[in-house]
Amino acid sequence: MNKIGNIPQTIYWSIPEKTRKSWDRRIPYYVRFRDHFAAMIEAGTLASGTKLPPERALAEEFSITRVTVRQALIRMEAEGLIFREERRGWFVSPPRVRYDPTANTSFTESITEQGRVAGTTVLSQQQVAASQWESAHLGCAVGDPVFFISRLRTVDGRAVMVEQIHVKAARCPGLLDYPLDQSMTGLMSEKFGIIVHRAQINMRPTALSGFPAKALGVAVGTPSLYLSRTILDQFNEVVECDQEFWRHDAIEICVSAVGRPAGRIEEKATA
Amino acid sequence: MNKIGNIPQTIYWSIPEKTRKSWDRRIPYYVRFRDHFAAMIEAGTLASGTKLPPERALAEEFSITRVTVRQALIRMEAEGLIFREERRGWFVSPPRVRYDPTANTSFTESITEQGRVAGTTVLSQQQVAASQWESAHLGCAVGDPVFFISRLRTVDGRAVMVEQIHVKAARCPGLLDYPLDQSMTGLMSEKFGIIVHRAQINMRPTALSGFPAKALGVAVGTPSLYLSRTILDQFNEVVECDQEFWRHDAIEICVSAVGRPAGRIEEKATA
DNA sequence: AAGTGGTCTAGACCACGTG
DNA sequence: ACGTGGTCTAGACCACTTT
Repeated sequence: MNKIGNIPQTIYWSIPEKTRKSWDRRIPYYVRFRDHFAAMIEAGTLASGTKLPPERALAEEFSITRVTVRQALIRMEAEGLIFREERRGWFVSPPRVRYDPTANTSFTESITEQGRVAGTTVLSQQQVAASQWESAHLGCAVGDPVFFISRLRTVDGRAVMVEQIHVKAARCPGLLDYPLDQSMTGLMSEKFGIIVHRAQINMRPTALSGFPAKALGVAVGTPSLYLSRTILDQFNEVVECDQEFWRHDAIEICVSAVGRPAGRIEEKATA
Repeated sequence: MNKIGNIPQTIYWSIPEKTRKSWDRRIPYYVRFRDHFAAMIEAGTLASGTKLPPERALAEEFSITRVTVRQALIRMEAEGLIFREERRGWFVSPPRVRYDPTANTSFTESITEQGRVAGTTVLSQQQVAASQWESAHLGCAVGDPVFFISRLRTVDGRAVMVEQIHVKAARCPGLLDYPLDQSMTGLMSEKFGIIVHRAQINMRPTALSGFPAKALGVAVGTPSLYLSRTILDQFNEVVECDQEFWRHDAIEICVSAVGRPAGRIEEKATA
């Protein structure tokens, strides 16, 4: 046990003081800091979930300033190696969960299959008047009744995603009276006879701010994956629209594509 | 024209000096800096591609230190609002290109359809002995001959992606003698009779380092989207494996899902 | 040669979480 | 109450790009 706690003192590089012009300057401190911990994480020396020592302790241990430590930590966070809980500290990231947004399997089902424990909490549920955004995405008029549901999803107890679900109220009368911590797809099919015919899924890496950051308990500006899903029923009508804000280090998106006739390429080229 | 150049002086908030305990401390400077520029970018006042003033000029203009300016800029980079070219400066990000990794359309084709200009440069092409990674992903023995091709993809002249393509050499004799700046799928189908039967695509947000960062001309640690694609032919054999490193702000992944019989869910649950 | 971004120092105060 | 992370200051030198 050394002065930085649960991290073994296997420092295979040390930083000489004030030799800013020597060889060691070719590799920035924060990169070496990162490499050091990345190696330990890969080797399993630092198990996932392990809390890192306080930033000040790390700074002292490695003879660098706290600013540099934070630069390294934030870079490692961007890589997905570690994550932070707002004002609580830095932790080694658990393995990513695989997630196929095109599959019909539910979140819970998919996580369970991977031997992890899924959890769902309803944050809010209400009927609202369709906003501009909802109008555009649901294909209804501004002001039309819409059910708005917000849920928090966890894996092994860690908050990994918040979602905002927008449903055309007219298609699912009384939806909010059912338990909403289960699969929405299942609910809509069983209670309202709505079959998912097609879904359009868009994803982009971005950063969290405002409500999603608050809900996930992460710092504003934390990298994330934003996923939106538009669901059409058997009549090819939009019935639901989801927005998912994922911790970027929690997820690996896995989709499969099936080959289509080669003719399709020419078809598109001449269109 | 003010002292920070091409940015109109529409500063709707100003930072009082040394009033650290007053109301204004509720919102961090770097967040307000971000909000200020985000508003200008959304409003179109700052056109995409515009170069921001030097960091020092921004710091002086907003009466904050350069460290804080950089914190804001890096956060905006994570969001995808702006991007940087290593040691050249900060620029407003162009709109994302849509990309469907499950479609049979080629990169060039897909970009062109969106009214953008696609470019491809072959960075390297060689025959190598299969590494551990290639062995595992291609399903061949370590040391087997593999064609390794590395390409840089641009949109409107901006480098947005580097890819590394690994192909079983035995399946495509003489592949490297063909021009490699065109669609690999087309080449393999026309010259070697290989039809894409299925592809498995995995994606995860991460950060760039080493070769991909160098190739894209971005700083180490820049957020990115990593995409790997495994392609199986009509005999259900792996013939090719791609790794794509995307600038995270350049892309929006768009896939569509088709509804499957509800029975599939029970089927999986009992598996 | 000058300018700019990349890296880094040595401090500081505040807000929030945990004891 | 204390410790920790979150924010911020006012400088500095270096490496690289641009003039």
